[in-house]
Amino acid sequence: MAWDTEATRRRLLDAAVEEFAEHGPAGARVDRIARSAGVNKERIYQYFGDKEGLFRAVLEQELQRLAAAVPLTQDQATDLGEYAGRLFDHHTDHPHFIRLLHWEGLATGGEAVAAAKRTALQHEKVAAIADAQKRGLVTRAVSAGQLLYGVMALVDWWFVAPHVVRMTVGADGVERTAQRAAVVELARRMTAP
Amino acid sequence: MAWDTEATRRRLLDAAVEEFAEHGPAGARVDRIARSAGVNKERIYQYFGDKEGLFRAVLEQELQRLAAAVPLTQDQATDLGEYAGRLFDHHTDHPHFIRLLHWEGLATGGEAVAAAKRTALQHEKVAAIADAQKRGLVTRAVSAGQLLYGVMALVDWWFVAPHVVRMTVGADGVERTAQRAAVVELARRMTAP
DNA sequence: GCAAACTCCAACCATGCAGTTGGAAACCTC
DNA sequence: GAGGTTTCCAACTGCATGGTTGGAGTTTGC
Repeated sequence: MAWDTEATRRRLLDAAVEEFAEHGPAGARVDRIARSAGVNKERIYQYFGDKEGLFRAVLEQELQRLAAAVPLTQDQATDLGEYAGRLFDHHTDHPHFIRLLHWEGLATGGEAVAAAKRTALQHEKVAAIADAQKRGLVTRAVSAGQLLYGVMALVDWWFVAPHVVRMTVGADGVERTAQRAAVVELARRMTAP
Repeated sequence: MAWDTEATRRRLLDAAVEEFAEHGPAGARVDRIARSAGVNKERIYQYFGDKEGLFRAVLEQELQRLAAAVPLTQDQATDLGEYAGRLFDHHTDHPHFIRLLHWEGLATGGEAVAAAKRTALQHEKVAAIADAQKRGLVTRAVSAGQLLYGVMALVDWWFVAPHVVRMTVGADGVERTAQRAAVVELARRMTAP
């Protein structure tokens, strides 16, 4: 049979995204990833070094996808409610990412994956918000960084603590569109000038 | 030597709180808990059934502590910024709880620990906020449940995604008092009538 | 003061798991 | 098309880990 190294690599990565998002770095099983990818697990070690290397590769890929899909330009920074909505939609459509992000936050004490790049990206967003503040379109009651924090917290927590959401808002309030509207509204109230 | 079964039980529980908060249900090691407690690990299985049972016991204890330490009465529900501050302070002083809570959220797909009791407790808080809404002291732009969600998200995320905070707000913005003030302010803006 | 019941431990057990190895099949080069 | 290189796999290794066992010390009930 012909070979397609890029395909096997991608199949491993796809399976790993699923597995790590579901079980986290500690709970994930290398055998399960290989089996679900239909590839021998030895390949993982050739391509990614070890389990942790695979996790890093997975996270890096998903970070890149998010950055591409949900930008925050200077213009967009004037309506952070809308940004919250876009973020919410992306997480709804690609539910793996925030879970991976929070596994990373809880599990790893050390350096974050691709820390420098991510920091730069965040700083760009903060700068965009700061500009909107300067233009008087966003509140100056708290710093731009804190505002970005607030929006992310509001959106992300929904996906990270679904059990608390269920117990607080109730099973019916769990409806996506209602929660999306609430998150957007809260973000707007938080950031209005 | 004399026996003190309650003490050994508590020592196990204390060690388990530490271990589970740090490593999560999957990453925690039973041997490590026993060793750190200075107790034979067989005791764990007598007292708590298995690893998962121990995790549930740990979480239940910490939930109870939080509920006792940070209540939300009808009077207190009129100033949700102040509630956010108290919550923040408790998490700062007892950093295990939110980590445990989020390990639970990420790891377990099934039923939450002590779900009925927790649901009832949350509903009480929601009712208190709804009352404050009725009195016109808190916004009615979103439901009481969503408001409580918003406050919790704002406070908790700080502890759950510290790496994102670092990359967003910067190492200096990470200072506790500054972040506390920002969280309180954001909660107030979010919930003001 | 003795027998039954309980607490505790050291050592053990079985299995699950990350990571390796040896070699077979496909590909590349000349 | 031979020789070397690369991709891939089945089978293996060794250790870490959750859970168990047999028995020794301690308490309780009578």
